Amino acid sequence: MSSERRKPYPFDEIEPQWQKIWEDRQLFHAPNPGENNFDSAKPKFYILDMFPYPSGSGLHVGHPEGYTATDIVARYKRMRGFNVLHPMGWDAFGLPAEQYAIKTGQHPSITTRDNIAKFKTQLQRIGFSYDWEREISTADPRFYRWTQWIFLQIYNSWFNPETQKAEPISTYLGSDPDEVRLAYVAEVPVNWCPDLGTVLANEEVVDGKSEVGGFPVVRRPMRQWMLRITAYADRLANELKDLDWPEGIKLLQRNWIGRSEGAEIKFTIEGHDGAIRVFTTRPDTIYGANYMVLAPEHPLVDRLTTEDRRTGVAKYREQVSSKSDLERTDLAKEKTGVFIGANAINPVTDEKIPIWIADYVLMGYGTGAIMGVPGHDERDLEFARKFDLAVMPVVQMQGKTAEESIGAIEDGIAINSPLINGLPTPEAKKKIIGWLEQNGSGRADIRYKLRDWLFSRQRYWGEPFPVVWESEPNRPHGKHRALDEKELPLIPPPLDDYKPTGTGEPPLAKAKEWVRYSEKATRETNTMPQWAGSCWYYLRFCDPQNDERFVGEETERYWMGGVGAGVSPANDKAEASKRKAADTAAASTGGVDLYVGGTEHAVLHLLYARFWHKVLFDLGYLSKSEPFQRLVNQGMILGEDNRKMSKRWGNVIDPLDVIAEYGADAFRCYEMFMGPLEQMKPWSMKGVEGVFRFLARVWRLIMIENQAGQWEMSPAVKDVDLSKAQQKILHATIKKVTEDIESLSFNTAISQMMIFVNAFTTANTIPILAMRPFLILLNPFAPHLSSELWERLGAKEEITDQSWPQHDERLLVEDEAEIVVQVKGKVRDRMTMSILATEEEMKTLVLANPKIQQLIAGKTVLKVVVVPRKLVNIVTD
RNA sequence: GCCAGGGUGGCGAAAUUGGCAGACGCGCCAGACUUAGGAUCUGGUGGAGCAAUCCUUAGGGGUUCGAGUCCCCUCCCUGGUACCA
Repeated sequence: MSSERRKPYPFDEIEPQWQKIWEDRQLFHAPNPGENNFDSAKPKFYILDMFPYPSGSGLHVGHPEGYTATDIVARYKRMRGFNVLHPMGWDAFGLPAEQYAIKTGQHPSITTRDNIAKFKTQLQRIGFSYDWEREISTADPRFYRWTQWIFLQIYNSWFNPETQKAEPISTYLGSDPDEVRLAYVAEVPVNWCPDLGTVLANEEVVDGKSEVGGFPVVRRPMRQWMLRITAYADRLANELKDLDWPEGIKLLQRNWIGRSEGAEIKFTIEGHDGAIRVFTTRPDTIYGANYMVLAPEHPLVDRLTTEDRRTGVAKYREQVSSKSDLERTDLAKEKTGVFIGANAINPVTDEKIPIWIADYVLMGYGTGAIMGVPGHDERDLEFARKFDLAVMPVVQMQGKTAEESIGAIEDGIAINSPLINGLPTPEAKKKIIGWLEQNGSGRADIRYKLRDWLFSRQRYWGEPFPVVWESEPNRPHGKHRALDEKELPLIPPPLDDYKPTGTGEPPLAKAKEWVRYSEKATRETNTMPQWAGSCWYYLRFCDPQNDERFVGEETERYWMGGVGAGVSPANDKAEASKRKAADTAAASTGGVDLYVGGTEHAVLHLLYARFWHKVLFDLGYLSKSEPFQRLVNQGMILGEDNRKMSKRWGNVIDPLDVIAEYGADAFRCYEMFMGPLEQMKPWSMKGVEGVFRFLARVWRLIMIENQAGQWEMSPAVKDVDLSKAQQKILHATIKKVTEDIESLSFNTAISQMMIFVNAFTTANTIPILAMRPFLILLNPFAPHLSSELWERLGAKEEITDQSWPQHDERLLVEDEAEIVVQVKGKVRDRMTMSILATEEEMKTLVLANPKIQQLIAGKTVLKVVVVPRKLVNIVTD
């Protein structure tokens, strides 16, 4: 490595200079309504990156991919006259800092602060135009005070099924509000990792082991805080409709929510009072239900099992409970189960059907019980074959016999079903549900795969819950009560020892003083999960310094309101109440105008944030019911060997190494030139060099090295008019770059700029009039280089204050066009013709072409297809 | 298994409504300048063939004057999901 080697252009000098200028002058600060330099005539544009967790290892090349894309759009939109909100912050609570604390004793806030400083330096070295005055950290009390405040709003609300909205808990008329709160406590099975001494989120458990350390994880019931996200299942699914998101991501969310329509059916039990309730999406197949299956954990099992079956049932349940979740689902190729001795009555046939337990029925979905219809359910069929149960077809497929229809799960015509025989599946469902309702045996029902959100963690480094437990005679744990919002922020106590207790009791429990709230009340010692801060950080960016409110009303309306909205009159009470009353569908556009980040957040962060947003919207705090109007996922960057970058393969690229060698501009441009933003693509150092050479050519278009080795303005740069050809390529470039930024096709925008530069490289004079607009086009991509050259060309104003050039369509039209001449669809010649030539003239010209005449000699011309300005196709026999 | 997204030169990739496939970049080849080149510039570069020409967008079929693009089938890759009743 020869660091001595002369740089093809002095990026190492100019880049830090410009970064300093941008920081010193706070050039990219976006004024809020009410600020001095706020211009209400400017439309707003909110463009957001998914903020990073500031890990100890610093940025990798994946982060700046999305960040560069948004930075280009942000710089472009500013020059198009928008007031652009482009902020950056830190998702700063998280397990790594806590584990580092356990190892070293260093307080997580110190680790976090250092990592943030490192990340910020790195981001600034890439030249991003963030409004650093809006920097936030989720671990800052001034921020999490409001995270806790939002939790209080959720806690103090319920979901009114009548209005399909969250409402203050005071509007609930039932006897026990704790039954309906959107935040509640429940005893649920969680992922408990004994070695780490903590519960883990599902996403932290990989193949039954902890992601960190690879320790075994077991399911264990614990008292946990839950958020009632399932209340919003329908709205979360339905309101995706109007969002400008990739269809794949919408589908992922819909599948995650997993809405299925069907019926709940009651099966009475022979010799017992109670009934077994099942959920099915195919009530029309009920005549084929000749057995039932309960989940082994189903509460009725004990009561229903007959004496002679007890040992068998106990043995089977034992077997199942010793299996991990993984074994139970993955190894379940072969169906297992036992008959429990009891029988149920099929409500439509009045026939006795045996009740089994089997682990293919899960307690966690539906009612934890099913009716077995072997004729039309793959799993039931497998089960019936294994245990020799009868299989009867009750739906016949078109073009198949009844016998052949066994195993078919598609819609067909009901057979062997007296009440609904001959009806197509959809009608059969309706009719049978009607019958069940009339007979008190069932009703239409909707179920979701989505579960309520387990919202508490046994960790130190997270937001403490603003909740205390007051002792009450009849409750072993006491009764929860929310703190008053005046008591916020609730700051976690200092600890000497961050180690998990090992019992499942959170580390905060060790701070005895802190835990003791009053004579008869103790603090909640769980903390919130890492997702909490990211559920609303985009709102805080609008108004990060506000200590009166989580976000100022007018500010929220401005940034999170309609796209390109101006400012509405301040403090209009009537307006506000009208907004509250507005129905949710009508308010479902607006918000963050462009949100860029990885697909890994498709269901978790993006679903959680939408949920919180809707609650706050329902309670009247927000303008729109959806936070992120447009979403784009950047693709993953692979190593040069086409494998995922990892230490294991030694293929990790450090952005700072690339920048040291080629500069930030080359780094930015290469990341964008690699290929389409959303696509997965491998890194190539050679590719960086290619882009770097392009930037060096731009530099040398304008600068020349003198004898002394100093860069000075090239004498070729002159204040002269452009030739017609130059005029054309300039305007073609303006057009292409503009359109490509709008469509986020940055790779082709750069291609076009390369074409532009190639065209001027050979020119002996370089017209300033061509260079100035070009530098503006280049500025979002290579801000340092373009700023420096702009200044060297003697401009008085900053390049960032320029308005974006506009192309003149008239300069792009040609007098003549090259026409493709085809015979029977094959290209045989090309001819130049006036673009004004009529179809008839074009046809005549082509038929007069000797080469064509030769080719069609002796043949009959059946047809001539003429596409004006493009092509003539002669069809012969 | 199911769902989604892909498959175009040696490589990363381009290609409005179906209308010149391979723009731009890398790599490679040749040349210029040079004491030198891992700098810079110029030209060439999908495959076969001396050539005219033929072949070519994973494979096969179809629609069309014309298909990378639209339709059907098959294969392969990537991501998600996994007994969801």
